[in-house]
Amino acid sequence: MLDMKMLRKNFAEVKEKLAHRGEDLTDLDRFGDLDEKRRDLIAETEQLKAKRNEVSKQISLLKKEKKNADDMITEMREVGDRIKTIDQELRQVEEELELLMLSIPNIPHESTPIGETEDDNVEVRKWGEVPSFDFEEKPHWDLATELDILDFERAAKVTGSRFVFYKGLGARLERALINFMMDLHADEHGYQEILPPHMVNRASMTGTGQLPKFEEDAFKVDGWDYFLIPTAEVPVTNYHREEILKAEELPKKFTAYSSNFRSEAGSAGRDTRGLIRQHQFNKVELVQLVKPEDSYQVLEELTGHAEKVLQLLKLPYRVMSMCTADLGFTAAKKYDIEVWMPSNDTYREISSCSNFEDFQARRAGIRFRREEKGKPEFVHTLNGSGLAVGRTVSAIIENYQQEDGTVKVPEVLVPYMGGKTVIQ
RNA sequence: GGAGAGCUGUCCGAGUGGUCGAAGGAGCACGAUUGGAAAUCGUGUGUGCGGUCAACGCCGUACCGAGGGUUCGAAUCCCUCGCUCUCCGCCA
Repeated sequence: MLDMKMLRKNFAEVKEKLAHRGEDLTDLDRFGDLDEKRRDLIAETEQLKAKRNEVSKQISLLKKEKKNADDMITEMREVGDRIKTIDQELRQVEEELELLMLSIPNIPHESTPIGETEDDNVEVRKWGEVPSFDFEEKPHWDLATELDILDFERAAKVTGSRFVFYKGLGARLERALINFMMDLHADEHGYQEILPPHMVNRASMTGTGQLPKFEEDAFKVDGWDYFLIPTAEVPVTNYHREEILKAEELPKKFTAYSSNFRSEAGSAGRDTRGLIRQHQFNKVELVQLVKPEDSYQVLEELTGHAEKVLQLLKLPYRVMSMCTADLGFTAAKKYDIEVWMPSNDTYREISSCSNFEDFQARRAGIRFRREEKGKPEFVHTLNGSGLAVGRTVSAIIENYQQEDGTVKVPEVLVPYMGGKTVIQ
């Protein structure tokens, strides 16, 4: 959510910056009227309340002296009715205004490239060498099915499409990766390990920005106002919701493994084969709450922590700076890390690292105090995948495949695989 | 699932219709005292919103789990919901 005072002051400038996102901004123009109406109503009702408080005191005094206060009471009854009417109107206006504010995306940072489509994303750096095979390489879904380590068909029977069973060394590989990533971030990168709830309430989904705009993307629990988490970002960022932290506590660095549930509404027909786009997938997430002045440096560090995973796995990747059109609703700046996928003959997103500045913190009420008596300020929140585990498995299978249809185990994972060096 | 108890400021805790943002205590900050410290004493100590100000601030309003209601007036009465705890049932 944007700061209303800031928006009031710099409306034209903000609108121009938001326009770069390429979204429809007609709603935005309602802000001025709603905001003004709201403040008028507040002034009116508070004036009446001040009067009511004043006269009520007098009534109280009169009653103590056993004097008659009927006239005042009659008058205040009318004032009370008037207040009730105004407050109802005010509530409506505030609801409308809040919905509007919650539906305005974040302002892109000045370093975010301006663009109109994903083609305008900018490559920041590239790492590793793209493998060249002297045999015909196979996509991971074929290799994995032949190796009997993934079973898409039976998952479709047991649940439905876009679900999968991991089996044998496939299941082991997934678990090895989770442990490897968590150990790296907890032991080497200084994050505190968290295992969060996999369902959250509406306030949490609103806090991180999934709601109110994207409810159709989430799985809702029937009979409860709970949602299956689309990412550990939601429970972990909301961990400190509506709290005021001390400056010394910052930065807060959390790493969390969780399953993620996404309906992938609107992506029918895309990536229908393999592990790339599932309704349920595992991810190791990095989340940081930091002081505002640190957040852009931290974004670089956090992105580096995610890249480190790929470097240790020796998987070639590139880092893309997302342009204004491809930024997502909540981010001010976002890097996507894309891993080389031989079956696509291109790089595919495996991590997304974002700085939300105070956008989520304002929604979620996450603040800190610089000094004992200081004014609370909003923290900046960041997160990044470190990494999406299913996509890592598919990248390993494809990049480490051998002519005989077996898959080599990346060196760093061998201890996590019980010493196995090949999946066969 | 059933029965009961509770939810008040950073914390403990009083308050069952009227100068209650809220007694008292602890903590914390500042000051006094001291050679220094402890003890003691004094002062201060929340947040949101609106207005005003160059700014410190000031004024108003709201907040005693959340949301409604009754009333001239609600922390206090009523309703709904959430959470915590205890007992029973069930259960990995």
